[in-house]
Amino acid sequence: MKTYREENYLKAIYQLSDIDKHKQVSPTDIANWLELKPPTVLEKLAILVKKGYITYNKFEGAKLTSTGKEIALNIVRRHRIWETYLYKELKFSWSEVHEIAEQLEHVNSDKLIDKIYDVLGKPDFDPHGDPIPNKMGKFPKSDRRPLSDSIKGCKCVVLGVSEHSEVFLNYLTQQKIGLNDKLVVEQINEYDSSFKLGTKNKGHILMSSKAAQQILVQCIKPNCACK
Amino acid sequence: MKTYREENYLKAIYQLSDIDKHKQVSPTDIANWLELKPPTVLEKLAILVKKGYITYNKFEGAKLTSTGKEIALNIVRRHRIWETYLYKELKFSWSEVHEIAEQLEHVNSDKLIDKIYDVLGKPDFDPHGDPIPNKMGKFPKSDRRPLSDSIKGCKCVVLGVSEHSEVFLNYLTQQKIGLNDKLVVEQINEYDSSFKLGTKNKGHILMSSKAAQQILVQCIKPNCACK
DNA sequence: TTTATGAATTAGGTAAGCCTAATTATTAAA
DNA sequence: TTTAATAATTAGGCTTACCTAATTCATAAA
Repeated sequence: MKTYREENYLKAIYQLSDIDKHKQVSPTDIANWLELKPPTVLEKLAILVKKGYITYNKFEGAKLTSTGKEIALNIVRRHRIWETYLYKELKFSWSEVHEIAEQLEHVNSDKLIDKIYDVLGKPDFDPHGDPIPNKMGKFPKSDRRPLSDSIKGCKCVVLGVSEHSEVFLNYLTQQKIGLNDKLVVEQINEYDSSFKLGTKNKGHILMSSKAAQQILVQCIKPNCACK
Repeated sequence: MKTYREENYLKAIYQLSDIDKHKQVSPTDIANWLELKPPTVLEKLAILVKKGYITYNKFEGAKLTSTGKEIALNIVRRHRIWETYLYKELKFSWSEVHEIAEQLEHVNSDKLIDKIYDVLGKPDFDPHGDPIPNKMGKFPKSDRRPLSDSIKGCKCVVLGVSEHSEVFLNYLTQQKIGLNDKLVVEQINEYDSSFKLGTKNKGHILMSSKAAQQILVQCIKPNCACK
């Protein structure tokens, strides 16, 4: 039996390892993420190990087993489908969606998820541009990469964001950058790596390297020189 | 703070007192209803008393205070709205709806309930015919009463059911009796109080007193002699 | 009115999930 | 390489929500 608490631990481990794929996931990281204390987390990790959902040791941190990853990805799937449903079908604003989806993702009914996913037309991405894993935990293919990896002259399209904070999302709204917008990298400032971007009908935008790192794009030209 | 457990206790007390308005709600009743043991319930009742949600003593059993009733009715409201949404918007079958609504009713977002209630067109009754209390806990007016209270010759319309078991619902489906169907009480058998009912285009139906007690109707003629 | 039955209550115990306050390792800095 | 800082771990405690077994109480039957 997996409780919603366990689901949250597994999701946290997934998310933390997803944010930085090289860094190990430590008890302290998880504790901060879930707003708990390390001893609490450590205790639970032992249980998750015993249940076969993760492996853990001090040096490698916590790692999901295939079973654990399956559960975690299922929660991620539910979360993203609910966010999309709340946003598209129920007209919630983007900032309201996350908190409610945090609750809804634990409602235990695969059929319910299937139904709302059908209503949405089985999308591959949520309105953030985040990919929705399928039931097997496979992600749809995409060549999303940070805008900051672009070279001068690159034409690309915005497919998502890595950061979901309200400040950042508001910043994008202010800059009038949205999903599927096309951008041209007109110049990259050598000094601070800031970007001068061209847009179709919103003129030129100056963007810090920090922001550019959080915007996920894909090159439009098939063999663009961008890495 | 009210947890979903407390919500369930309060809902149970509401439902039990609703099923039989005269009978007191005993710890044992609640324990059976929630599939718990009496000592567990007793313990929680003390907490609910302390929180001002109920009153309790051995002789009068558990009774909701106005605060407690407000919470209970809010859960009933959420449950019925979700059931309606699952049934009407997401095309779940009637028998699937309850279990999922049991989970969804505890999702804490009034705005979410408001939204789906709006989508449904703010109905007064769920698809069972059960009234949906408004935010103040007020029920829509209706003169529903058991079909078994009818007298011979009464013309009435089916507005709901008291029992929601799958067997009973299946029985109704078999007899082709549905919400808003019109019935005429053609005869009441003195011996076993069974009913002979006339329908518009489904012919005559013979119904046991037991079943008739669970069907809620309203007289069609304004001053019908029915009690 | 005594007794037997069943409901309510008390006593005491367990597991899950949290915590704080040590203590022990690691790692990074001096 | 010693020391200082930081992270991991252990010890021990608390609360909530369950339980079983024993006891007390209330009531219906004899």
